[in-house]
Parts: sequence; C-alpha cells; structure tokens
Amino acid sequence: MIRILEGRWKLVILFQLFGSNVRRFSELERAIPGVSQKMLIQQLRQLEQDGVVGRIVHPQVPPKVEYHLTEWGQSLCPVLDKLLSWAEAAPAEVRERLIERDMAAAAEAG
Amino acid sequence: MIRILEGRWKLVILFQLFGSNVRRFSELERAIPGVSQKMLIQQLRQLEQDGVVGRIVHPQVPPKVEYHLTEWGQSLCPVLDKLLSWAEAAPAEVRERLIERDMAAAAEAG
DNA sequence: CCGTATCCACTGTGATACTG
DNA sequence: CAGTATCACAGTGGATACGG
Repeated sequence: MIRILEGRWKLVILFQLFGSNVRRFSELERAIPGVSQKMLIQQLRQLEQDGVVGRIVHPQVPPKVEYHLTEWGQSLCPVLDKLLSWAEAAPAEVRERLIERDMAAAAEAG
Repeated sequence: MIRILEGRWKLVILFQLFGSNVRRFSELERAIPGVSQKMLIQQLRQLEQDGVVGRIVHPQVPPKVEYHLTEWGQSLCPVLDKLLSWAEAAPAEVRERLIERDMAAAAEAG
C-alpha cells in the first residue's frame, strides 16, 4: 500500500525533487538539514527501487550522481500538493502545535 | 509539516474511519490485523491530539468508546483517495513488488 | 470493554572512519 | 564527490499482566 512513503525523510526528499527536477547527492544533503548521509542514501535507494525516483551516474572524476523523479513520481506532485493544502487548513489550535513541533525538530538539526 | 501521518498505523486507521464514520476501539483492533493494543491506542491518541480524530466516551458499564473523524479529518478523505489512486497507477514492475511486500506483512500478522 | 504499566528484544539511527 | 563499513546506542514496538 502506501508503505512507499514510510520513513522520516521520504516526503522531504520528494519535495526537494519537485522544486528543481534534478538534484545532486550533495545538494540534497545540504538542502535537508538534519539528515545523515546514511539515511539519505538509504531512503533514496528505496525510492529508486519503488520506481519513484531515478538515478543517473555521470562517469567522471570527481563522481557526479543526479536524482530526479520518474514519470510516475512526477504524477505524485499534485497529490502531495493537496496534502500540503490540507495541512495548512488545520484549525488554529492544531497549527500552533504543529509549528511548535517543526521548530523543535529544526532546533535539533541545528 | 506532514509529521501528522507519521507512524506505521495512522493511514490504516484513517482508512477505517473513512468507511464507517464511527468505530469502537475493539472494532478497530479487529479490523486492523497485526496491530497491538499499545500501538493502536498510541496512534489514536496522537491523531486525537492533532485534531484529526475525535473520541467519545459513553459513561456506561461495560465501557464504550467511539472514534470518529473531525471535520478537518474528513477533509483529508479526498486527498488520501487521490494518494490511493496514485499508488494503483504504479508501473507493472513496481506493483508486483508492492503486492509482494503486502503479502509478506500480512503473513507476519497472521 | 478499554485501557495502563512493565519488561525486553530488536532495529533504526547517528557518528565516525574509510574507499574508488 | 558519492558512497560503504562498522559500532554503539535510544527508542520503538511486542508480549504480558493488571486496573477501572
């Protein structure tokens, strides 16, 4: 089922890939505060296996690997957009708690 | 952000609540194979705190507690529907792997 | 019936160091 | 740059027993 989106970083990664179609490994690493190389590569591999993102290795030195959404992955974009809209339509009370959470998470990440 | 849906059982619970607006604790427990009381109550409490589901205690013996979606929670329904459609539109290869996974998970649960 | 409390195994995760 | 390997640890989740 929707196990595809399981994992703490999948959604964040996808949002990154929505913005600018193609991103390098190191770009993602910098763009996502708090993620470790290990987790990033793990989640990317899973998304790749699930056919959501594609991986292109440019054979050169230094290495260069780019990640992008597959066609199917792209079709997830409007759905996640709706999900985001829903989250933003939360009642005031809930919103405050959610924002608080995000602040705390961001603080941990530095 | 979308931490709201974090956790292995949240989505499954929500799908249960979409079908028939109101469900008792024990109904949910039976309807969701593989979930433990502990996890079920934990996830329900979080969803309640996040304002997605509501909890009604009927003061009687034996106890009776019912869970339902809040108004905001209901508005999540069409979004998850879209998400489901997306998952079902997966390429053949991916579909096979996903189904395999589900079978394995179901087997574990018994 | 609807939980809470306790214990314990396991695994997800981060830190670190290393390779091509 | 883009990973892989190893280790150590915290937290999650399951099983069980108990309580209102």
